[in-house]
Amino acid sequence: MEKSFAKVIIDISHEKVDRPFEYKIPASLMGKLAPGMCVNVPFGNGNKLRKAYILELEEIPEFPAPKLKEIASLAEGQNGVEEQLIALAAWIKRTYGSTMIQALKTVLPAKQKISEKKKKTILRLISRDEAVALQAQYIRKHQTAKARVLEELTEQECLPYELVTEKLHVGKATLQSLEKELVLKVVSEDVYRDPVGTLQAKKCEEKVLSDEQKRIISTVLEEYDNGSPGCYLIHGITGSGKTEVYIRLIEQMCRRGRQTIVLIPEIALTYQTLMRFYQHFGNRVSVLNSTLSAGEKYDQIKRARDGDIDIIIGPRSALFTPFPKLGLIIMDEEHESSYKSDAVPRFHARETAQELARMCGASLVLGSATPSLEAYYRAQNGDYRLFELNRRLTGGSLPTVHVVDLRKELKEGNRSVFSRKLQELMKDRLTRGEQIMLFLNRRGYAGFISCRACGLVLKCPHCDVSLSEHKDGKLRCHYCGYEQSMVSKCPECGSPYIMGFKAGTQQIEEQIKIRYPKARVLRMDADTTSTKDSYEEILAAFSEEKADILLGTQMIVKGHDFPKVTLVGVLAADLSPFASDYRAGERTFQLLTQAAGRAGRGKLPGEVVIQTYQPEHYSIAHAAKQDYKGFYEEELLYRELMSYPPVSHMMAFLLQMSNEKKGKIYIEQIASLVKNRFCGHNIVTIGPSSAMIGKINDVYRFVFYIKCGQSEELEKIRECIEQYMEENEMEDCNTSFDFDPCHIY
DNA sequence: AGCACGCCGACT
DNA sequence: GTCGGCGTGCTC
Repeated sequence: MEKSFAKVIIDISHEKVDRPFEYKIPASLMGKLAPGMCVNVPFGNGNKLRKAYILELEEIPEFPAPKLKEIASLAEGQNGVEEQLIALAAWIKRTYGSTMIQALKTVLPAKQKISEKKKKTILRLISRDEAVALQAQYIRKHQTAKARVLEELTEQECLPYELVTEKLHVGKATLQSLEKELVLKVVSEDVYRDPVGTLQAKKCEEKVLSDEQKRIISTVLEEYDNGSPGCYLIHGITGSGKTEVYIRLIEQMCRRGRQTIVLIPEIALTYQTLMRFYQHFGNRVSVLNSTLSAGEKYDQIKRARDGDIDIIIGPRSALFTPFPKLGLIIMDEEHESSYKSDAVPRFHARETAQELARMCGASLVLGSATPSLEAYYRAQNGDYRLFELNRRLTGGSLPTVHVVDLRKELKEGNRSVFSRKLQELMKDRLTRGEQIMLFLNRRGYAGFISCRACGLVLKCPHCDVSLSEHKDGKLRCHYCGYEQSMVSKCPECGSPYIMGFKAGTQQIEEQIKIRYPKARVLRMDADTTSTKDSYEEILAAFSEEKADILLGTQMIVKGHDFPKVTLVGVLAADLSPFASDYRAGERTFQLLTQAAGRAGRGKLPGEVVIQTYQPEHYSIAHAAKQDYKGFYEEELLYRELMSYPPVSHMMAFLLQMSNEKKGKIYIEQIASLVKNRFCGHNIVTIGPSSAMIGKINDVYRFVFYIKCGQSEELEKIRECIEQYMEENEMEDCNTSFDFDPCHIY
């Protein structure tokens, strides 16, 4: 049967129409339409023609067919920017398995109400006396709404729009008629808030570039000018001058009339980095961040579309800035997990940026001190061109790293959270008035079980993933559902000191206070950073040397430069390598490398103490030696062995349903469908099982993982599952796909 | 967002 | 009666 109906979305601009509508496809457009295309449709009582985006084509409409109108025409010659974004949405839908509407909503900026509220003002056009007279006239005519407005407008010459519409209960129709009578005017101000204030582009001292930096810049530009822009990975240690390379590249792109998107991890936008961009580009640069209101964000996007700015800096959503001539995408700290969207569509900014760059003919530059396995793997394969920057330009030497074996400490009678080496160095720094950062890894704190005597971590016999302790006292693997009861003795060495590792920042803070009563401690974790500014405040206080010790979770290792810090202590490095997902080793390595990089950023040399129960584990050993290559090779071996990405591809299928039994039946049916139909296609399946968080808000969650060498095969599996679910009317549950499951469901 | 419909008070 | 303002609800 032919698909002669189409589901479209009218516009994303208003809540009330922000949902799919169905139309009939006229004979003249048959076969010419596809999801993502832009058409004109008659809409509403007046059949006014409106722009609409096609979400999907269908054989049978949901809406009663006789009521359907026909699509009027194909909307052609769209301004290229939007068309490109819609094409990107279609790619996101294909690649990450979302619906077209979900993809469109992530890509197209919603004109939020707030933008109107903030901008719209009501201005009185007549004199005060005239207003008083007119108000009396309206009261006589019993035009109460108009009188209410006038009453307010006699006092004030202008009023904010939302005050009038909400408090005075006056509709837009009333205001429109008042506008027609030339009593007032609704002004929508086009004033842009500059988030950082107006700064003039300053001529700052031209930094001399190293040969390697020059080589990167000339290669990228040459290939761009030749019409073959590529993808580049800069592997550069902190302080090796990556930002300078970015700035020079952006400068050159500006000269060519091209724009640049600079992606930064969610919280890593430090004031220092931002200032560097502002000093170079002044008001040609704009910043998107989470503190901006929807209206302010929309302003920035409008500025980009209108050509008022050339550079935008922001988190992964900044990728969808509608620049007319995009020439360059920069992705700093490429390995950061915040580049992966945690909501459907679960797109990864790195892959999406690569696709966008391909579509626009732009260059893509990735930068990191500890590249993700994916990026480095692609660099090794020749998909990306690799550049290495391995000298610190600031002159500071790399810190000395001490690895302390906590098993030995225990054996020798030290049961405190601080090893003797760390105690000794902390005392030394405190007497010298230098600063200390203590880092506690709380990831995976959900409780894996380890032996304090021999370091053994209890693992699932099938998945090479640690077991976690549940409230019922059972130990469980959340990949396959394997279960066993809690042990009282270590199965390896018989020691009774086997338990879940539990130590929060509060307890450690108390310990510091007992041990070093005079030290001033700042604690930074989820509890102390509940408000938006507290994060910055704590870091600022530490930077101004109002404290000797900064204690915190992962958030303290990002970004900031503290020249007075000469000691970094990682209290328990191995909380995460065994925290049940395959990327744990990679994360540990990145975290430790970054933490170590915090020491000795100034003139004073730095030292790092890494405390661990597993000093021989490759991610810890290589981090201590600051040896990325060594780590990469070993980690890749593990990924190869276990068919994990980037060597293979992996897809997670998540099913959520309030009916537990039915959900279990569904996931099992789907799992056996995949196992049967794709057996012999070189796939490996894990599960199905209950998700790590088995129930959220009384909705049960089930997962099923599929690993496969070819990503195309996984897409086929996805399509197969979707079709199966439709055929068997399994639509009473919520499902989603994740093609890059870096965390546990 | 835009438009029609229906309610309600005022005026011929 | 009917005219016009004003709130409400729907749009495939």
